[in-house]
Amino acid sequence: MSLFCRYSCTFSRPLSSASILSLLRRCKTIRSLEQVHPHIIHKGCEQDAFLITEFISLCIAFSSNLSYPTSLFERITQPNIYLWNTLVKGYCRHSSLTNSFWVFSRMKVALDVTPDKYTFPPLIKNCANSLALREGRVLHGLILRCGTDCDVFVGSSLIDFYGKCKEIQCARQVFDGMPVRNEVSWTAMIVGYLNYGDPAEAKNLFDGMAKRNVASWNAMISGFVKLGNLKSARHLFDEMPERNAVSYTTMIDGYAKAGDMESARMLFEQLVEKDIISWSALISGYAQNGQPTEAIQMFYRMQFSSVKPDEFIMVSLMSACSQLGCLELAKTIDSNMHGSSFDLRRVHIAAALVDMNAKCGNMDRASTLFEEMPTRDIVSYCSMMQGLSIHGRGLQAVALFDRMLKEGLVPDSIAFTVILTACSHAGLVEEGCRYFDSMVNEYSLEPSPEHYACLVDLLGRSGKLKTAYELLNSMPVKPHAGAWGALLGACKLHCDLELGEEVARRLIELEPLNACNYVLLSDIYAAANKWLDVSLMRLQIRERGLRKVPGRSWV
DNA sequence: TGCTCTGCTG
Repeated sequence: MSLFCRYSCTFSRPLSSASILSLLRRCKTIRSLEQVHPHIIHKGCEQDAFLITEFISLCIAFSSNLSYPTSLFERITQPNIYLWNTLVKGYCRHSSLTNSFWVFSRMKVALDVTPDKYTFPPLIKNCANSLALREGRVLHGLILRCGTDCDVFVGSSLIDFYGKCKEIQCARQVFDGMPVRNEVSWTAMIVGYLNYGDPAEAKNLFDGMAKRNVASWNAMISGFVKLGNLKSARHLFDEMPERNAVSYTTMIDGYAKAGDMESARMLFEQLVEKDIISWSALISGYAQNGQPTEAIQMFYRMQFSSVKPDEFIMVSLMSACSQLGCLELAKTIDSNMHGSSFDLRRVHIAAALVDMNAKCGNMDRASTLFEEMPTRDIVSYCSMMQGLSIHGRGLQAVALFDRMLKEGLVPDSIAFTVILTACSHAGLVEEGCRYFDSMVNEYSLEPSPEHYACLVDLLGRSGKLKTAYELLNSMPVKPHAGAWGALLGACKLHCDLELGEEVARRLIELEPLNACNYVLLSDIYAAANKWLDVSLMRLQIRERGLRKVPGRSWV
């Protein structure tokens, strides 16, 4: 029996305001609040500003939907300052800057109320998060006129605002002018300097703080992590008197971004109360560092804790699955995503779903999801093209690239890598050369070693072995082994013994331990009936203790 | 009379 049914039985006798208040305070969801509402009406408390403020406050905490709290507010004939401030806060948290200012302007013309020190902080915070410098300055002017500039909350939010907008001088002016400062004001100032790119001044302030709390330490650690200075970050982490989940997560993420998953994992295991963000930092770290199996293992471990996965974690999981190309897992994740409350139209989720299905070989599903996307960007196009390319559908990839251009999207360096690879896999020589040409001449993009490798492959396949060889020797960037390997493959295809020997020599210099290079050369000798050389190559492979790793696939 | 505001993590 729910909490409310007990009271509903005695509905004829209205509850006292105090009982309604205690009911309100036990509410955990917007649903339960809706069940308390009739009691407020029954008691005739609809105009009770205190109760309604509490009610609206809870609505805002539980849901981002403002229509319900707004309709309650509109029924109040003369809202007091508490009610106005609560409504402003709700709009600041859940709506646009324009709408927040709209509520604020209504408040300013309302009778009997004047904006006070409680009104401004949420509005300034909203400006800070939107980097709305002009609007924030207007508020600052009003704050000075209202005389609320001495309040520590108002001052702290102004410091944060100017800091986020990189107006560090203004932030410092507010900071220096404050009659009373607390840890929040100091931390906001420190973060401002870190964000501005002045870690020395940040550290200077941090060292000068009379009283630091865990957030001030975390801010300083996060600053060092963002600068890539893991040593200093770890030093502070070890030095701080007490640590919370944020401290650990900041360090874990720092190690993960630096590719040091071992240290990340070690700290993660030390963290007693693992929250969703710490799980996410570790799982995404594994996924981004090419350790998909570990990412998936950690995901399964998380399922046994009380933490429920959110969209960040699901995107990492899908990325890990893509790397493995595991179709079964992809199907499971896909169906779970559809049965869940995740908003699949959100770009990054939709893109991850397309990418996972494409890389795992479910092209039909990927294609459906791709077409259903509300907007398609370069990333989602690249996922589809790469999927088509992996599965040998080069012509379709080319068609998709052209469609992307027609949609007005401008291809970047990665998009060209994808389409050139697709062309080279599918042997689309003409198309590939055309794309390479347009990348350099139309889009003025500097070709990378990968782009050159694709071009070498394309030239080689079409029999232009000499051109490809000259390209490799004259290109402005240092060719990687893949480019030489592509040419060696082409030499084998076109039975060019002389060039094959030369290319293999260069390649073996670059990668003396890769058995494939020796095998390719021995294949070329075999095709030319030079059996003595074939056996010499095999002897070399044995003598050097090399073994060809057999190709394998997860699909 | 009570209730409303600020800084650090994926």
